[in-house]
Amino acid sequence: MAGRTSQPGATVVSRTVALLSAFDEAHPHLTLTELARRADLPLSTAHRLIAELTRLGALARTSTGEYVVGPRMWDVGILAPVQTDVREVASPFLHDLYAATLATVHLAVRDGTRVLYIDRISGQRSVPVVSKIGSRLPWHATGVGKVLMAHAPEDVRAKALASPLKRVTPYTITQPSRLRDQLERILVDGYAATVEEMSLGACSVAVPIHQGDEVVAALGIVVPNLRRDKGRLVAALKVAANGIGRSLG
Amino acid sequence: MAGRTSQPGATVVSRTVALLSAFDEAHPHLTLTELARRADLPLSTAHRLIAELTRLGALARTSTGEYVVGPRMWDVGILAPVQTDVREVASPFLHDLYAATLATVHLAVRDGTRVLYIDRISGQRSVPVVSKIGSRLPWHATGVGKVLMAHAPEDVRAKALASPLKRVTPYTITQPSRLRDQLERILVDGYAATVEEMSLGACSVAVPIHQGDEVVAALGIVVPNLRRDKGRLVAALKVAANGIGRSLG
DNA sequence: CCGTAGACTTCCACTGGACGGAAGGACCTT
DNA sequence: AAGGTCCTTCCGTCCAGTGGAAGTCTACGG
Repeated sequence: MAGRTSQPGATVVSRTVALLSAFDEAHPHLTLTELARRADLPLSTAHRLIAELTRLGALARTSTGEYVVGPRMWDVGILAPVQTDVREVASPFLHDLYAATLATVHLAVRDGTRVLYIDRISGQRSVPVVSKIGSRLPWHATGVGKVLMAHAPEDVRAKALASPLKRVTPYTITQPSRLRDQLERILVDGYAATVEEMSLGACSVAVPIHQGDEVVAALGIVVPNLRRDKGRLVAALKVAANGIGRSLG
Repeated sequence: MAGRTSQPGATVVSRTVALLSAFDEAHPHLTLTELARRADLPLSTAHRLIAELTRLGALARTSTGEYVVGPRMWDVGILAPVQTDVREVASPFLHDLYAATLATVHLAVRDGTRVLYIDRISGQRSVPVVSKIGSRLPWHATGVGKVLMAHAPEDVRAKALASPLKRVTPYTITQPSRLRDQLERILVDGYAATVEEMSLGACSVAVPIHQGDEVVAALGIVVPNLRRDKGRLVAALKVAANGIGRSLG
């Protein structure tokens, strides 16, 4: 930057990224003022940068004058590494699972202590779920989250257990010690389950996807209840997860 | 920019976007030198910008020292607007189509004169196709491309017809006048077809998806040949496209 | 073991692109 | 008409950005 900078040390690059990152799941479109505030930039500076980003297709403007992420960023984002391979390979297996169960099927990976949903299939008849592709839900309240944390390196797991564990429903488990027990159990059992810990009326089962010795993703399914057919679901999930792992080579 | 700029007029923002856009389907990971060359930047300048982008999580570095698009850009890209809604809504219909035909199913939108594949379903038994989610194929050689151009504003269509039309297979249509005739025909028929224009041994049919009066996307299917059941495929596609349009509200 | 090549990293003097307060619209609601 | 909120443009100041050059690190061949 040059000129009378209000925040020395803030580079143009960091400001650009801040503007792009100002969008999130809850705020997919923002006005100029909102963008400026969220990126912590003076209005006129934001205006100038945003105008250029818009000109370049990194942002776009809706008919209402609000800004949204541009198609060019979609192109770029889709190339982010881990996701591409796993998603590509897993896609047919997710369909098979969906076809067999008509329940919502999830594919998730771990990014640090975050759990990223990278693909999802659900139909009208499925249990309504909160997840969206690209969203991150609390790991401790989801099947895929628990699986990924159970197989994470110890330092990551410790960090995740030490972070605040929000209570989402009355059934959410928020005691680190109890969660740690569950994670150990998951390694033994080979699958994780949740019972209304994320949404009332929704239970889930999830299994790890192995590529060689490493767990690269988790595959999960959401159903109204587990009583009847947990065994059947776990079996189907494991078959699919093995298939994906094998295809990953 | 400031200092001894080699290219006056190139702003930091445009350089940042150029670096991010240097990645594409064929080059998902690049070395520093490659990135600099593709973004047309001096090596040391590229190095500095890339280092900061990496620090910010917009890029990431593989174990081999190459650069890839970072997870943060994935988060951002997934928020790009049209895609999210249409993809979300269309997903179940794509499954239905796939289940009914076991052929590769495509969902694409137009972005200027480009055709973006925003979703795809294909199984092992489907005809192998070149498309990947996030890729752009020559519009004049694909069913969805023709549909989208047929319904595009006249200025866009003119621009698309005036741009170089590459011959991909011996059957690719590269005469603007003949393509224009086809596009007009598509408006009348309500669907587009291609016969080995993109890959030998692959034919396609595609229909528009309407939201109100506007065509917001195209739905296509790829099969080994059209002789037998073009009518059946068009009917199935139209049902699905209407369903998606209705769900979009 | 050394020389050459290629890719990456760091340094630093120069300067023009970036900064942002201020003023001027546009478009609401009261 | 007055007040509010949001967007857009202008322009004097000046430091962040620039990129050639030099240094480092591997890899390979003789």
